[in-house]
Amino acid sequence: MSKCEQCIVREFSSLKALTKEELLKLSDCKTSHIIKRGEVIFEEGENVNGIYCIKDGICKLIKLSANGKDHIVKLVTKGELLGQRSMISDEPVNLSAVALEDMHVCFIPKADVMGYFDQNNQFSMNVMKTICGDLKEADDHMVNLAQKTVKERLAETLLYLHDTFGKNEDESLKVQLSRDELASIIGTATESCIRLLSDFKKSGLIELTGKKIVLKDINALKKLAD
Amino acid sequence: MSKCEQCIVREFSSLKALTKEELLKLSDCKTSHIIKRGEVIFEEGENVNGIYCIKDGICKLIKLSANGKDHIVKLVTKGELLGQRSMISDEPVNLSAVALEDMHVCFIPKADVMGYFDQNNQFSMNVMKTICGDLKEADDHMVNLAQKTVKERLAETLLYLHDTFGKNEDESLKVQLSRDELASIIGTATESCIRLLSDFKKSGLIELTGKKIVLKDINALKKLAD
DNA sequence: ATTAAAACATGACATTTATCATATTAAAGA
DNA sequence: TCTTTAATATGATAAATGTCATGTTTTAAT
Repeated sequence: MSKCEQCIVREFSSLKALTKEELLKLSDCKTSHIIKRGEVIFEEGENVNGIYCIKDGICKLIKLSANGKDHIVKLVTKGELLGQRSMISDEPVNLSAVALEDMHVCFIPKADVMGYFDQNNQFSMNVMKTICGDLKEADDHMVNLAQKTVKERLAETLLYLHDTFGKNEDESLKVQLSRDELASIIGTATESCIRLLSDFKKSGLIELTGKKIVLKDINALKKLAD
Repeated sequence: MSKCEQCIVREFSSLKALTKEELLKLSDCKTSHIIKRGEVIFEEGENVNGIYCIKDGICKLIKLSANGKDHIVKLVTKGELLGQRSMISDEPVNLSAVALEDMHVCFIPKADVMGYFDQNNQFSMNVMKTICGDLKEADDHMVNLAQKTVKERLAETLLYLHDTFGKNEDESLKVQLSRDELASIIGTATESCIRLLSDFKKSGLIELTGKKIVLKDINALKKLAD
């Protein structure tokens, strides 16, 4: 089993506040998992009883709505933790996590993490700040959904994917989402999303090659997104 | 100056975890404020440097969107705290708070609260749980905005106001919002909101008398809201 | 390699929602 | 009290978005 103290990923998460001794202990309780593209890490309503630390890969956090469609609430990637809110609230998770590409994650049981919560103030502060950041993001997202048009939201989402997850050597967005998934981030029908992507392509804002999307005119997209 | 330890309100907030001694100290640093309907408690971008404890009244937390309209992100009332996220993140507030009715609030400087954060684990845990609750709510709200129709959202919002803030002796909703404010909760144009209220009235779901709204058929509203 | 299934794309159309115009009513200030 | 302004209401219309149908392309499975 790999050692947490040698794991580069932890440097990016709240876990960076843990001491060498704490990390050593952590190595003993964690379990390592390989998750294939499309597989579910946990499901809405489940009792996860711990947190996942993402060592590699990206996943989507989705929530099923009353009408049966699901909405992508957030994308989470390497270096971030999953299930923190649920652990602190002591409630089942309110979102499902599904891998968008092959992932490597480590699971740390609740009992083991919670100990550090009381002992290590910097650690609990880090977790709290992350959750506060999520809340702020959620507020922003909410206002966008309420007040922006689908076109504006699409432009904004493309820029977000670009800025947050970067691009491949061929300039295409690193996160590859299906049209359906993209639609479920911006909150629209799949067909509307496809149609607008075509429009963007015709206007020279983006380039489409299969699932690959290349942002050609970032400034114009920024103007569109407001 | 009134004493925090005698304040009934604190029983409902995260502050309930504080000891008698801590509350006594708190009484000395807090400042008490009367805020009139329509007045601003703090504004988006401001450095608040502390938290507000709401002793009486209701306020709206709003966020200005790019198009100039503002969106009501949350209603906060008696017994709840304001500015927790900002304090923990050590950032300016991301929302403005405006009184919906005359309010009585107490301001506690950051320096004084943060001390209890380290000392009193139960207190920091309470604050964290509140923020986690807000995040969960925000996720739900997001999905609703993304996937429900305006009609469904209006029905849901009316039920929310009813269940959360209760009603007056004449059965009307206790929180009195303008059509404009209601529209800015559900994320629609004021006219659309007014029109749908009229429809609801015609269908016998609600009763309208000026600003007063009485829910006549809660079950039907629930069906509408999904 | 072949076939079946899923994802993508686009047209036609229906529905929802926003916008503009214009009354009417209620509230607030002089 | 009067007058001015803001809030509410409703119609007419435009614009945005969703839905259904259908064809094409891509992907996955046999």
